[in-house]
Amino acid sequence: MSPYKSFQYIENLSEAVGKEVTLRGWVQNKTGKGKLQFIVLRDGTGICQCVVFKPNTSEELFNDAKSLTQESSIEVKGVVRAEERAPGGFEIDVTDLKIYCLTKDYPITPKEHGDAFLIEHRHLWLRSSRQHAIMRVRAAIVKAIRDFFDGNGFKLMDSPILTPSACEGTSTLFETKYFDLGNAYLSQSGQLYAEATAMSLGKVYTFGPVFRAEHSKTRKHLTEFWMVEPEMAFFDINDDMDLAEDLVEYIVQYTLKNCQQELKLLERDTTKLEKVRRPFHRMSYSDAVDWLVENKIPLKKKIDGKDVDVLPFPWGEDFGTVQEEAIMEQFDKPCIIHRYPSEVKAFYMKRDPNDSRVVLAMDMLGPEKAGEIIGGSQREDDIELLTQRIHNENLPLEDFQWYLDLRRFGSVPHSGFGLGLERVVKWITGAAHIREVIPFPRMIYRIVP
RNA sequence: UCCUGAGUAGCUCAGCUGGUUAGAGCAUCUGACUGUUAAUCAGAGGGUCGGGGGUUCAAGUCCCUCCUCAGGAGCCA
Repeated sequence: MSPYKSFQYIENLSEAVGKEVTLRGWVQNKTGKGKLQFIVLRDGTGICQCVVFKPNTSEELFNDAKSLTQESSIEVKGVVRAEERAPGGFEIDVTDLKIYCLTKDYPITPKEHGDAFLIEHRHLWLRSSRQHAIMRVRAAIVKAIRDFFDGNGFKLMDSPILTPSACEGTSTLFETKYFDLGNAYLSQSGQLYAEATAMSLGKVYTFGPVFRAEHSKTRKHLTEFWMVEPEMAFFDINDDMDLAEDLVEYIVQYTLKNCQQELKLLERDTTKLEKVRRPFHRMSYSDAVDWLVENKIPLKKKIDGKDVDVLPFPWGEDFGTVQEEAIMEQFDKPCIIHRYPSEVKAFYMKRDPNDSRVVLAMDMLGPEKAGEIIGGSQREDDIELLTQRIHNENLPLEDFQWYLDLRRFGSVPHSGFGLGLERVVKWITGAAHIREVIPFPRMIYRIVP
């Protein structure tokens, strides 16, 4: 029972059969037949059917019950009964009813609605059963991530959101005025700061919102999303990949263990998630290109505004959705692709000592068209090579002096990666669109609500 | 940014090669009903057909333009 005595929560009703309880919540749905009214009450922890039968109650109580509308907020009192016919498995016979707010014309009905309408009413859409389930899974996944790192000797570090310049130099950033110091930018990654902190604490992770002002408009993109970025001193690329596999396996298994009800409501095929066990698949970029050539997967390119298929796939080009999905179709668990051409990856990634054309980068692709859920690398720890890469990318060297200090003073091999929270929640819940897995999505043409 | 598609009742949609008063289901309101699960039955109200301009005797329908939205590319997690 709830330690807060004035009312009880629906999730605890199994302990209260035969007892009188007070429930508070919202009317999810109401049906009835003449002298009999069924109120489905939602309180955030579950749903409970409340029954009002006219001959057994006062005229006033029955009329109040009959007047209830979808999403009215109420308090009910009654004795709990186990009832197979009731959604949720329990039912209470109402002996007292208090109406907090009688809702008029609730916009989201139990019928079908379009995407645009629902997202415009996101603040109300969150009350719907699917969205409710997704938010619970999201919370569980965040907890799994924190538990995993906290339980494995990592320290949480909070990286700044306002930064003086681009950290990767590639993405477009949101810009804002910063007093007399010129422009500041909303961070697209906490990695550089995590690297600095790892030199103090050994193993750290930063977990916060990041921002990308790219004009991306797909069901996988948000302009504001949450990313967890571990960074580990003395980890090489293989340690990095092992850790990434451990983390993803832990998240999926934790969710399976703790969110059965939610996944069932979402009609997620959990047998597919059960297969997400180490070891995952691994493939070098070069082997992946060989596979694309063998299977005649072309490079899609725009030449003079026309779409052209380039065959065979040329070594050195980055993979797009077509290539990634083709590769992943053969797998039922994630696959890490590692050692990418240096030209397509960020300046801070370490050159492979065995092949100077590639860097020690790794991307983890999820099955079931989950796409890229992790991107990481071993970091360049040689100050000469790093300075050269900053030059080649035309990045302002002054802004990176503090970052170069990490290589001047006790430089060590180190690695890390970033995991996109929403991409993972989308994959695990099977949500059709990434906007469904964050409470208030920020997208290129939408900032309200 | 580019490409493609869409905008008709509160919601989801139909509306043919232009032709009388623009339709359906759901939702809402009124009434009936003791086990409903998207209840059912009977009745009622509800529209600047995204905005502007044009062609025509006549435009929801054809043309131009603008706006809004969708998801795909590029880029990425």
